[in-house]
Amino acid sequence: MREEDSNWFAKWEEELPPPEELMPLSQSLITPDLARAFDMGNPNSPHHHHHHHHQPQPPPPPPPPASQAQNTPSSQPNSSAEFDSSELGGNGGGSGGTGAASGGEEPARTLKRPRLVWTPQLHKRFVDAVAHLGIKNAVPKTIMQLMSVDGLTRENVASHLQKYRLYLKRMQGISNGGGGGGINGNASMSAAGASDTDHLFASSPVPAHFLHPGRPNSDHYLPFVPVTAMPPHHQMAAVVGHHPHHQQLQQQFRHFGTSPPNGQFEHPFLSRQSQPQPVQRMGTALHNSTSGMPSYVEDVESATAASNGRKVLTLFPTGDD
DNA sequence: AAAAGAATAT
DNA sequence: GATATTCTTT
Repeated sequence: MREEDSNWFAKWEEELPPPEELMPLSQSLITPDLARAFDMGNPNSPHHHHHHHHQPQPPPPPPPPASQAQNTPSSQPNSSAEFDSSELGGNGGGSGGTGAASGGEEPARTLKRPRLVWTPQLHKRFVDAVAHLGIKNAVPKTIMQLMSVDGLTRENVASHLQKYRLYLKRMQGISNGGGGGGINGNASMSAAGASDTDHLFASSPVPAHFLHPGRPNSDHYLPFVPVTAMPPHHQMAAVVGHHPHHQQLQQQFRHFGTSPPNGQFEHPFLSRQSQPQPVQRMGTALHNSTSGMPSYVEDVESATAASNGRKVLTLFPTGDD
């Protein structure tokens, strides 16, 4: 069953939310530290404690040529770099004088990253990556690289992977003989082992071979874009938003639109995505153009609002609250 | 030394 | 409970 190579991309695109539905960026012009110092997490929803907003909001002001982009080009979204090394006091990403934050303190450093929330979208990407790599090669670092989600760390992936493996194990146990074939056994079963706490995991189909250790996987049919050839359109970026009680680092798909400003490329394959990957050796076909076009994911704004709540990273509207 | 994996902590 | 962090092993 070969998927149409010329269609997966289109399908993928359909999954992406329209720009209007994207969560507003939070303070692109103000350094996170400064923002936190002023207790201003999100200008759009200033003092609304309990009020979820996933409505089309006016697009945030175009951020200046922020030169912060991603720190480490290839990987290393950095677990804390984006937060603590936000050069506090040095500059606010060109946002004028940071000045001594009122209240002084040097909170910037030693700041902790918000917790990552694995939304179905993010998990999907995770599963796709693992599927592409094959269980054997699916290790945190590689997965992270393949996912190509800005802001995602190896630790994030490792932790998720650990849990996912447990989930798979449970699934194997019960799907033994139960899941009659089928590439994607919707793990929506409420049988033993599959607790309803597996919502997330159940949201993404589990590739067959995942449950069959010991069998070589010959499936690279996955609709996935190798990081080396990741079209900028679908770049995910981790952004810090703010939740009623906790803080979420929200992720946002960057959808440049199917029609590039000036380019009329029909074949996303030749998209260039820099990510000077010294590695990236998976056995799958890597038709990447290592031409070396500098990529850009300039959207990693982190606005850390002040609160006692936990900080959380999330994706776009999960509808959950 | 770095990264994976498991165990624990928050 | 979901993630993070720490510890142990590769």
